[in-house]
Amino acid sequence: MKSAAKAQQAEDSAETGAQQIRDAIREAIVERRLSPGTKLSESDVGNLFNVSRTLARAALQALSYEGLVSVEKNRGAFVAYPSPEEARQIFSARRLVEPGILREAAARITPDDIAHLRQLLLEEGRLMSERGQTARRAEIKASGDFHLTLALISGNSIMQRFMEELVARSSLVIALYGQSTASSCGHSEHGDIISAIEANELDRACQLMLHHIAHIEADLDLRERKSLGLKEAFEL
Amino acid sequence: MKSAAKAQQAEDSAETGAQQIRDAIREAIVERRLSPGTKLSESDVGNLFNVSRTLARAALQALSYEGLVSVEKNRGAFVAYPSPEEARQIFSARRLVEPGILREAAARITPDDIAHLRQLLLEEGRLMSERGQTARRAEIKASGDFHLTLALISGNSIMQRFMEELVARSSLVIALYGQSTASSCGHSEHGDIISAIEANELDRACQLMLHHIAHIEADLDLRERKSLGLKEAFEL
DNA sequence: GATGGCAATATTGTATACGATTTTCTGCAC
DNA sequence: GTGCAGAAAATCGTATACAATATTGCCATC
Repeated sequence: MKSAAKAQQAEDSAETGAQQIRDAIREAIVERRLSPGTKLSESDVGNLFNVSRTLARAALQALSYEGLVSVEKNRGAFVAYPSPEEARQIFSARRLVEPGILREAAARITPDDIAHLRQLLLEEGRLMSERGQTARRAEIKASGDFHLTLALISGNSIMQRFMEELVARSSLVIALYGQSTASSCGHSEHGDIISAIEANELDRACQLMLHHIAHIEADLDLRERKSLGLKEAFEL
Repeated sequence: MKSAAKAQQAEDSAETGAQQIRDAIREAIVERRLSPGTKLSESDVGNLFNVSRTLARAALQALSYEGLVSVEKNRGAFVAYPSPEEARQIFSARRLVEPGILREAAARITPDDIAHLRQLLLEEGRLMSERGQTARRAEIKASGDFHLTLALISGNSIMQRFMEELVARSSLVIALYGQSTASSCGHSEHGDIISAIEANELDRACQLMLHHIAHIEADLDLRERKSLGLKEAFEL
């Protein structure tokens, strides 16, 4: 075995149409090409991907289970527009689980895994220095990949899936409430965490992780804004 | 505010058909009326609930996202048959998140919440002394409700949903690999945890929770068995 | 009698059709 | 011009229909 990250489940390959659409939309949401609140009508989605409403609907349903889109009965699906309260819960959940994931990952980590993580870091750094939308989007993805890779290394596919959801939803939150232009969570902090793991200073690594998450959250301005409609603005 | 457990999201009421079916099947799985491996064909489910395959399919898809049923491409849906490895991961995840949830819950808990927990405990104890299938099923549910209520009290709806998944899947695991006739996880341990919370001995409460989970897991015989088909029995 | 392939059957994958609900537009009364 | 009622349009909720795939049974063949 070369790497603890080998766990990749085989999948039956040939995803069933709906899954492809789901993945495509999810990627668009995470990379912030789709803004929170954007309407995703079943017909439009179906036409866009040249499939029937049946599949479009299935994809949207799936995304709603992940909290990335919200479907309102008889009204349609929208890219999720997390409330400040939801945002707090998302980061609260991350503070709760990421140290634990880190500990498990550290227990199983191999030199190959560390090399992989450093590779990701390098890529992330490269993207940070570039300009342009596409670089920014790739950077967002790379930044999340660090956290996801740790979950992968931990070898627990359940926690891995959960982290995927949390990272994706975090992207939405940052899109809505992020202040600093530098959308990246502190890049250097990722490196520090790896170093701490490598030095086998587990407690310190966890502390760094907590600080890192706090750092991301501190960059948010969690106040109601960008009223999705006048409705929500006045009914609460 | 009377209780931190008030958070219950309002829901748009009138669940959309598919959700009702999903809930009904989930309950049947959690209460172990449906055994792991049982085939859930779309037509059968549809006929059973007097709806079209469309809704049956949607319900089954939803359950697959929760890990309670596994759908195999072009073959159908089956009540999930968690592997020993999956079982380990489920309990690993619980060990990882439940102490954290407990801590958050303890920080927000009100006297009303404690009363509610003790109420659950009482009910659980009553069911334990009863005989019969229905009592056993109610006991299973009550035992899980303790953990779910803690998540509810924590006020984090994301962790709450995650715990719902973990508890439900745990029920499947216990159904498959549980040894002791007493399907309940140590009932008294629940009481001890509440007491520790009440006494504000948070670290001890977490320790008790970890022991509690370990105790449940220790009652499992995690070896391959009851071959779902000949395939799985020989291909690994 | 065992084996391989073909037909029949059953089940899922996807598309289309129709009814229900919501939203939007229009026109009339005030 | 404002406001409300009703019609028209758009969109979702569900059912049905058809195509694709997998499973099963049968028969010819070796």
